[in-house]
Amino acid sequence: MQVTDFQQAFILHFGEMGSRWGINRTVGQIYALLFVSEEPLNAEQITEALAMSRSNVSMGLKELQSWRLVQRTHQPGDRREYFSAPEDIWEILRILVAERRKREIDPTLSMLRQAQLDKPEAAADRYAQARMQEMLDLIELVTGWFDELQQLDQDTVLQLMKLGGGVKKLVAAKQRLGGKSRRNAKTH
Amino acid sequence: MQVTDFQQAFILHFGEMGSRWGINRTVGQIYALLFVSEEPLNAEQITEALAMSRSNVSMGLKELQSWRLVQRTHQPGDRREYFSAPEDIWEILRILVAERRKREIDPTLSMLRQAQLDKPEAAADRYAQARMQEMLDLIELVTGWFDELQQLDQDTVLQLMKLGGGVKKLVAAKQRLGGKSRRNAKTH
DNA sequence: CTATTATTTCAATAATTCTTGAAATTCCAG
DNA sequence: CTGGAATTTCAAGAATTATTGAAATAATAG
Repeated sequence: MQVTDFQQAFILHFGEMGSRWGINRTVGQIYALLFVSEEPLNAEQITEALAMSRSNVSMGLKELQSWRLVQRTHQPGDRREYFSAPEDIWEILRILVAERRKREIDPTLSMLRQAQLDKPEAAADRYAQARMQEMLDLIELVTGWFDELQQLDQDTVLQLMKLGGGVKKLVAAKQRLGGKSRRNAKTH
Repeated sequence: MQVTDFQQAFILHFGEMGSRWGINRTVGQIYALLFVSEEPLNAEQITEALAMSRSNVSMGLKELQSWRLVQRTHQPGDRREYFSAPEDIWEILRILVAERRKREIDPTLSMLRQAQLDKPEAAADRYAQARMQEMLDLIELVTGWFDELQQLDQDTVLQLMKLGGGVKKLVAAKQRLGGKSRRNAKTH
């Protein structure tokens, strides 16, 4: 397999950005290739297209699978595995958000919750605990909100996003009505 | 300066997470220390508290400043610089989102826009371009929405978040009314 | 100015992460 | 089963990134 110049620009960019995204260059390139390829590719094709070692591709695919970012399929009469990126880009976004959260936020949430179980004496520690509580509250608020958005059907999310700043009026109206239909739901 | 065991757990955690967040251990630790410290600290105090070299602290602070995550202050009659994390945790979140976006998303947006200027002939390239367009549209939608949320006053954002999935009813109601006040704003 | 303190830069090296080829393992057609 | 193809693992070397002490620079008190 041979990548075109057009594809190459995209693949190289993803490779470079990989390091900023917490994945390595190889993994970024493999994903970029799969993303712009109409048909699933096997490891051999990826190796050839990206001019990297077969073992590197194997490890990269393993990493992408741990992110749930690639799908494995089979072709009839061919026992090699074929890989592809999910067709639905919203699905990709959802997975990405969920996985980054699992890796980058959840461990911190645990630690912050743990810290709240302590009952420190010293003034410095009580201040530190209060700061951690602020952080915990904010993270819980934001991640909880994302959770709820994720439950919504895609059309609602789309409408909400297109609404943009216009949501202010809706929220204000809701406030005025005092939450007629969902009386003060989740005042936290 | 000496950190307490209570602070230490937080600082070490941030150091470890640093690598997942795209900063190094040192930078993570420095920020954690500043975050839980009531008073601004100077470089010497940070060096002693974290048991790392003075030059490392200097570089770490430089990095944090490039992220706009620390504030520099001065104490009367002391020519050393003192550093602190912003008091307002929402402000920290806003900065973090903005800076990560600048580093992790904006370069990709440019590349994707550039790719749309091409007029590829080959079928494979036309497919790739269509995929990139999908990605571009999604990123623009989401980042544009974040931009608008950021314009809103904090209370509206808070209300919206607390509303959670309840926003569905509001959006549905808006749909039914046909956008009375903001006639089909941004139908894209 | 000058001396002293504060801060940054830089080149060396330590530590970590990436990449590879070879070997081991898994898989399945015959 | 068995043989060969497909895939994974692993240890070594390459490449990158982090950390340091020393030297250079900047800032300011006297």
